[in-house]
Formats: sequence, C-alpha cells, structure tokens
Amino acid sequence: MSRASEQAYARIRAHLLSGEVQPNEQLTEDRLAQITGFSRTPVRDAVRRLEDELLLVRSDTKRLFVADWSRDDIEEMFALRQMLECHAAERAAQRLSREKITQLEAVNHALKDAIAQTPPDVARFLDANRCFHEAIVDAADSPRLGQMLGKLVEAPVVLRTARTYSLEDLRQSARDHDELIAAFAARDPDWARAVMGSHLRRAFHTFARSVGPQGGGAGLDEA
Amino acid sequence: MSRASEQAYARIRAHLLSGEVQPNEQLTEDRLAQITGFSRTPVRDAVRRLEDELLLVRSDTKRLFVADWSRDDIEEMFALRQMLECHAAERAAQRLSREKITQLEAVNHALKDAIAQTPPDVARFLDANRCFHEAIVDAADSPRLGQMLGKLVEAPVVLRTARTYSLEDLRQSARDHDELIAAFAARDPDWARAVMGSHLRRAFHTFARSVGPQGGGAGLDEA
DNA sequence: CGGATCGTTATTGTATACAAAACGCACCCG
DNA sequence: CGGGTGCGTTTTGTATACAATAACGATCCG
Repeated sequence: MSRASEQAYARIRAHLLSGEVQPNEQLTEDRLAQITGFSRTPVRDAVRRLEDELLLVRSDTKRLFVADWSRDDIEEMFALRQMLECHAAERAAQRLSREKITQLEAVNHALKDAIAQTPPDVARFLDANRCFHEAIVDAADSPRLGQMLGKLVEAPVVLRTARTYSLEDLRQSARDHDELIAAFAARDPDWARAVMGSHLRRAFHTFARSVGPQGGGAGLDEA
Repeated sequence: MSRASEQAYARIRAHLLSGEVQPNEQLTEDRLAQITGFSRTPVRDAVRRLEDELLLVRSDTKRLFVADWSRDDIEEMFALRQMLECHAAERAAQRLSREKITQLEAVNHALKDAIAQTPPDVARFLDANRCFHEAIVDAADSPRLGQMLGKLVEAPVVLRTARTYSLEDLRQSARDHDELIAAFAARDPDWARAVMGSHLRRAFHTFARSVGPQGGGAGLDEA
C-alpha cells in the first residue's frame, strides 16, 4: 500500500504493541484516524490488515476491538508456525544455493556477535534471527507459505517472547541455526525439518515457561 | 463485510471464475465498479480480499491483474492444503463428539446419494464434500488454521477440478470419507491424518492427470 | 418495579470529488 | 535512428460528506 495506508498500519500496530491499549478494549476508526493523523479511508485499510493478522477483531456487529490472545491461541499459533516452517526448511534444503547458504552463515555470525555483547544485544539478535528465518522461507519458494508465515510471525507474542530468553536460550538458538545450515549444506530435507522442529518447539516451551501455566489474555501480565 | 462490499466480492469472484477474463488481463477498479454496480469503495474492499486469495494480483506499481496460476502454483496449493488439512483431521479426531460424527455420516450419506444419480449430481456432490471438509476443519477448533484453509480451498482450481472426476473417483472419495469417519470414531489421530493425506494426494493426481503434464497458466486450456 | 419500545447518539458503510502517481506517446535532441 | 524527456491520460490513493445500522438510554405501559 502507499504512504498513508502503510504508515497508518505501522502506527496502529505500534500503538497496539506498546501496551497503551488493553485487550478487548473498543476502538473506533475515527479514533484511530485521529491517532494516526490520516483520514478513515487509509485507516480502514490498515485495520483490515490488522484484522487479518488477528491483532484486531470485530464483534458480530462490526465493532472493533483489541484482540485478546488466550493461551490456547498462542499454542495454536506456535503449532501452526512449527508445521509451516518445518515445511519451509524441508523445501529450502532442496533449493538453497551454496551462495545463499553462505549468506545464512553470515547472518548467523552476526547473530552470535549480538549475543557475545555484554549485555547481549537482544534487538540485534532479533533482527538477525528474523533475517535468518525469512531467508529460509524465501528459499522455500512458496508464495502462499510465505504469506501465511508472515502473518503468524507478525503476531505480537513473538515480540514479547524475546526478552524472556536467557543467555543460554540465545546460544542454543545460534547452535540450532548452525545445525540447520549443516543440514542445508548436506541437502538433507529430513534433517533440516527435524532441526527446525526442535528449534521452534523449544521456543514455545521457553515462552510457555515464562508466562506460567495459567490461561487468560497475554496482554497485561507483565512488568 | 456488509451488503455492497460482500456482493461486490461475490460478483467479481464469479466474474473471474466464469472464464470471461484471461489470466494476466488488466482490470481497473473503475471497471469492476461498473460491472458490479457499486462504487469503488466497496469494490476496493472486495479486491483486497481477492488479492489475499491470490485470484487477483497487483503489479509492482499497484495495477491490478487477473492472477495466472502456473502448474507450480497449483502443486504448491495442493501441498499446503494437504499439510494443513491433515493437521486438521488429526485434531478433529481428538475433539469430535459422537454427535458431530453422526452428522458427518449424514453428510457423507447425502454425498453418496448425489453420486448415485444418473448422471451423478456433481453440484450436490461438491456441496456435500465442502460441507464434510468444513466440518472437520471446524472441529479442529483452530481459528487461524480455518482461515488459512478457507483461502486455499477458495482457490479457483478446486472448482475447475471437480468436473474432471470420474465416477470411480467420486466413489473413492466417498469411501475415503467413510474411513475418515471410522478413524474419528476410533479417536485415532494418526489414522485420520493418514486417510486425509491419501485422500487429498489422490485428488491432486486426479487433477494433474486431467490437465496434463505441461506447465503454464491453467486459465484457458479447456473446452 | 420490570420490561419493552421508541428516539437519540455513536459507529460503520458507501458514494463522490479530488490528489498523486504511473503509463504511454509524441517529440526532441544527440 | 535511438533514447530519453515532458505532457496528457489513465489508474490508484485519500479526504470528506452522507447514509445505514447498531448501541444506549429514556420513557411509557403492565
């Protein structure tokens, strides 16, 4: 989309993730238009996308609310991501060129650098991590798969999860990436799939441990 | 969405599937507004959805075109559908109530009736088939999974595929459904997944056989 | 006092006019 | 003759006004 629509999307999204709004809180298109500074037209566009990503939901009568992610929702999200990204890893193993594999190595090197800082540079870690996973999905060469994963990874939980990583978690991630690269270099789809599976499953448990076993919305229980 | 937006979506979709337009043909929002009789606002809404379903695509400069589904695209679509719907079957096996299973039996009974006609009532078969699969996805109780599968199944290819079924293909589908029901009744997720896998994979090969081994767009080579 | 109904207000949906951007073509210059 | 540049046209993007619908509250009746 173009300028206004895109910016409106980014601002509303930031607003939602910032924690300034509560799950189940009602929003109006007018209010969002005020916040973003654009008219309702591009705002409605942005809202459509955010609905699609399930950051916003509409009531049965079209009123707009901040989504509330239950624990079940989050589990579901992780499960789907795992399924799709394992598939991506499998396909990537069959398609990645030497060149691309070298690039992955570079990205993971940057990721390790971010970890090696004291304290670890989590922002850079996240950035490199995202880049690494995106490259794999891209190599899978499946537009629809990419689209689906895009939405899943965009989910708010992923962002919030980051800071719950311990240093050891971060290091294990880097090791997983190394092994993924080895699987790619060996052109072994099964191996790649398996490594990706354990990589993501561990991420889920790390998350699950950090938020505790209780259900309910994930929007407020922090700080 | 509401009336105009929804109707615009339905009409444009019908227009695309009717074959009156060619793959890669350019469309304008204005033209679609004329065709549907609504203003551009709801049309743009509808177009967004159709873009999301990949029936329409935009060029790098935002111009609108009828999507061209290559053979690779179709294979990809089937592969993703298989992956997701196997997952759904697995989850459904763990969740379906006796009651729901009974309903599935009824639906499949209707499906068999449609086949038993001479000639087979393909429209009714398709309807019952869709209903059957939707019930399973619904029972999987995973909103995002449902959303993803919705888009995939909406794809045009599925509709066009129907008429390439032979009577024997239709009967085999009914048998697959029976076995799925058996797997559900036994609460055996692995069994359900396996049956769903072969069910959908066969559908793919039926399709692939009917359109032949060549690549290229799937929009015109019929009649 | 409980509950339904109607009128008011808040919110979303649609149409239209206008702005911005992209395409195509002709023209000009090397 | 080739290529780039400018201008008119086409197409998409945005703002605004208005229409339709849903929520809320007050009033009236039982």
